[in-house]
Amino acid sequence: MAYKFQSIESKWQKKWAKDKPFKAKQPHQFKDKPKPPFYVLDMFPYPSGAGLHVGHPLGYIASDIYARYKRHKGFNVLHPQGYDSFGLPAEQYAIQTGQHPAKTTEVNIKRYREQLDKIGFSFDWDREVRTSDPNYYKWTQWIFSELFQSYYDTKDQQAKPIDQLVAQFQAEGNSLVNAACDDEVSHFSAEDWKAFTAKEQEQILLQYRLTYLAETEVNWCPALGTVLANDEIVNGVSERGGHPVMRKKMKQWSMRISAYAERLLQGLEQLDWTDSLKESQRNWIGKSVGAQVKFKIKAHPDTIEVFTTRPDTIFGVSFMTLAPEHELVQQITTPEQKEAVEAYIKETAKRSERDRMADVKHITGVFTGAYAEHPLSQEPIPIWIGDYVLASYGTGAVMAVPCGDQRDFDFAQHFDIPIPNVFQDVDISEAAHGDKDQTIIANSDFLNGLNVKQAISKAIERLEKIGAGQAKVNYRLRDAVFSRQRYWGEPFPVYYVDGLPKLIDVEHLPLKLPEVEKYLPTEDGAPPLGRADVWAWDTKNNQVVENTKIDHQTIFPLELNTMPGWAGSSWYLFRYMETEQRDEVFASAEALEYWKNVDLYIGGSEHATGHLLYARFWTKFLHDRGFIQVEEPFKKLINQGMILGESALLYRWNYNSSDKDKNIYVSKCIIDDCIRKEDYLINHSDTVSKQIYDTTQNEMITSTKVSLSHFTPIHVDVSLVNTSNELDIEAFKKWRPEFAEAQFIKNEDAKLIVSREVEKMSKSKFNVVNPDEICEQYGADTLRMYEMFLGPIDQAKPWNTAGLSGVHNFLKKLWKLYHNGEQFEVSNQTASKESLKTLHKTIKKVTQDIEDFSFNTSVSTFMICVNELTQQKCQHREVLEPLAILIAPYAPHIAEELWELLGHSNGISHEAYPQVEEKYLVEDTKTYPISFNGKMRFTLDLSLDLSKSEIEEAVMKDERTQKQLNGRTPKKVIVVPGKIVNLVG
RNA sequence: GCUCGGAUGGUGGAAUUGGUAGACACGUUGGACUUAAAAUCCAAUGACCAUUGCGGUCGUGCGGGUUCAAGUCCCGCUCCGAGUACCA
Repeated sequence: MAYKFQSIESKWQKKWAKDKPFKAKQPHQFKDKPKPPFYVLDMFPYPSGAGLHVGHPLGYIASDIYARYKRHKGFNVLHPQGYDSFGLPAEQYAIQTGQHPAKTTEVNIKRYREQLDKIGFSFDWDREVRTSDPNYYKWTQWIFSELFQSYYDTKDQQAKPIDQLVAQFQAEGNSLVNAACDDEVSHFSAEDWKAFTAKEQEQILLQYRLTYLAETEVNWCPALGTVLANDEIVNGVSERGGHPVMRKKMKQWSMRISAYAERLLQGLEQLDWTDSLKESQRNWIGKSVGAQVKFKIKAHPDTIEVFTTRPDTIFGVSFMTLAPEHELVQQITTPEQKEAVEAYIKETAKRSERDRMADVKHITGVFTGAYAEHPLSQEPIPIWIGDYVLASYGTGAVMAVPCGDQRDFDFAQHFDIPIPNVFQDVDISEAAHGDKDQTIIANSDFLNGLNVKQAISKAIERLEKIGAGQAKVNYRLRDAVFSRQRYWGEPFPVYYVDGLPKLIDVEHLPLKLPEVEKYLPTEDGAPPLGRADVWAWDTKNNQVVENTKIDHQTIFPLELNTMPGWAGSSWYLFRYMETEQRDEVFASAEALEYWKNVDLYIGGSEHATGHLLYARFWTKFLHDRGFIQVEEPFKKLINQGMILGESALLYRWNYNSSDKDKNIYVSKCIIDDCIRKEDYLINHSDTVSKQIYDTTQNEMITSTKVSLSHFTPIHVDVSLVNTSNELDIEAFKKWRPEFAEAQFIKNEDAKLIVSREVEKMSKSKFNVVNPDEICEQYGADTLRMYEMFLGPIDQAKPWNTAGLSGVHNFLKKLWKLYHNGEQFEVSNQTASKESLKTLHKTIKKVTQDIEDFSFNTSVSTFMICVNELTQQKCQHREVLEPLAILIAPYAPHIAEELWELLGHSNGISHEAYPQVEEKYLVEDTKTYPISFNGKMRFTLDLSLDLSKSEIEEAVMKDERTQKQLNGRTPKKVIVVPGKIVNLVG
């Protein structure tokens, strides 16, 4: 009987949809003691309009294999899926077409679901979530409210309700308060607090809340009237339209994630994540220990604060650099320097932060004319501004020590600023000296002769004594901006009374997105929600009403910004845990208690520092406030690598005839040939020169020797090219109207060859391969196994459709094992020792591989197993039954079908996983590689019982050894029993 | 720039973590079956040299080092990918 994968797969997919064998049980649904829980989660997809390509399911297949494996191992597995359905692309599409993003999102989700269903995932779809669903974002808004109503107690290292802070203010003011807050908080007493107006109190509280309003810099594009992501800016102008972009301050919601910096850092220790990923997060959090130092400004009341990790080099300060955006710049600049400074600020406003960080070769800066006073030597220090200092980084100012920091060194050299040397016996004429280990401080008054460590503590001690600074731990992690000037995101449950934010009570949530006419910002630059006519909050009736009713008495304007993409994805893992009470709670205590957190999380490494840090932050916050028990969301995490596409590039000849542009494409073979021979195209061959004359109508060609610059590579759809890189010319002409009249210069055999390039799979590069087409042609089981077979899960690898046949053939061979010709047939007799050895070898290796997430090697192991069993003509139930279970996580459809044929009616997905029996695996001999000076010359089979000397004796006795030695006596014989023998000399 | 990865045959990759480099596939070549094709099966396949056979040299991005033994460990580079705070 042939392996009819199509009917098998659709049969089982229907059955699974009906019987729901993958439905996870809530603890109370067990009659007896609940099974142990296991939670396997994928990073949920953004449902884009392009649909899934073969790269997307890679991680889902891996997690599905693991989830199915854990079911066989007796766990109650939670393996859900959903959609991160708020996002920019849907909004962009809405702007272009006027269609409501909810509508297009719905369509895209439907397509995603169809595609996912064809791959045979064991998702529990009853638990699906969508971040754009009001019933979901009701709880995102709720978490926002809780953050607003919380502050961070730095002494207890924990978030607490803001009421507790208010009580403390009332009792003793804020001087003794240990709480994370804005930089500029002034001190007040209990009496002061009581005397403040409600508005003043509210303003102060906003400086402590875990989500707060603050002025933040954004990329403002005046022409588009909107804020752009760094991503949307290419070469300093907007990607869409090429308009200028500038940095601008804007009042926005921020999240006080910096309060959690230390705990986010410490928490990494207990996580089962890769070291590289943890290292990324550590670097992102960027803890550094040093000192905060105050520099007085000459003839000015203000001081400049800097953070430095090297207070030991403080006597090496020869200038200071402020970020051009630093708030003091305007105030301290002298009249003579005003013009230059302003011009410079204007220039830097055009550069993105990333440009400024990346560009180290270009040294720019301007002297402000002002001087600071060195806190220890009282020397005047010139104050410069330079764009290598970022406003958002530390205090936005640095004390420049050119002898110890390369960037300061370069800056000083470029502007001819002195470079005082504060290191003993170190040459700093060429470069700064960054080394700390062997360094002794010199030319530094009371620090002379000390090593770096001693000098740091001594310098801090002195600075503290004179009130010019103190020891400080600094984090690179900044508070996260939480406002987006977009339509398609969660609305803030916030309205404004007298310019101050007020929360909508939780019982009135969700606050649903209003209808707007257009999804663009308003003419005066307000976010799209500014276009809504019904977007005001009636505090009496607790409902959204028309803007015209705003009276600032009981009816107030609502917030116009929406939340960013990471809001909904920072807590979704907890939502999946809940089933019945989704209206009442974000997740019930019972569910949270049972499922706890994610045991295995799989997704792309591009989320290493964004999503994964934010989700950890929210989890810690929810924990602090007692809503959940766990402190970390994801116990174990695996990154899947990207699957790359193989683009097809067709070469267009840059040939301009006198009358018009010609549309001529040249076979890549001909181009390569000519380049290699350093020849003219026309000389290539008779057939080619004839084609050239035909296509150019005998026009004179004044061409140079061929080089690649004479051609423009264009991406053509990979479906128009076969595996031998040959273009289907007729299909190409029909592909797009501009190619209908195209002409071609082909090889002698009339073939037109394109070149291939491996790059990111994307619609714009026409190199996308759809999983549903693969399922159609080869089946989901083949797709699943092939995706795993491609290589290690965490590595990027190119997709090559041609390779599918290998895996497909394997499944056919597997099918054949259970059949005799057209007939299903297995034997109930005892299997051979050999076959049992094959089986148990396979169980051992595959189990180990699953635990190690080495899925590619387990597919090879299955192939070896089936090859061996075929060779052995093994048809025994004793072997084939466990084999079906073993392979079920990888190829579930064929496994279910075989299981049924084997006479079972209850489905395979909860069958117990086979156990290895070591007795079948015992070896008594080893094929030893016999090496001479490290080079393997021959192998020798020896019993594993032999001692070292017995092995040596056997090797020496072998005539091949004598031949290799050629009469010499080896200096040394290394014998590693069970491994190798090496003869030296 | 900074941070984190990666580099092994024509291709994807394997190698029990220092012990037979190239498992398993794809591709290619040759053969069987067939009127033919497809499908299937068998054989060969890192490069070079030698060949009647035996065999030999080189070889895991590049340059050094440690070791009886290095794809694996150490030092110094090159190139490619990802992230870099408003793409998701």
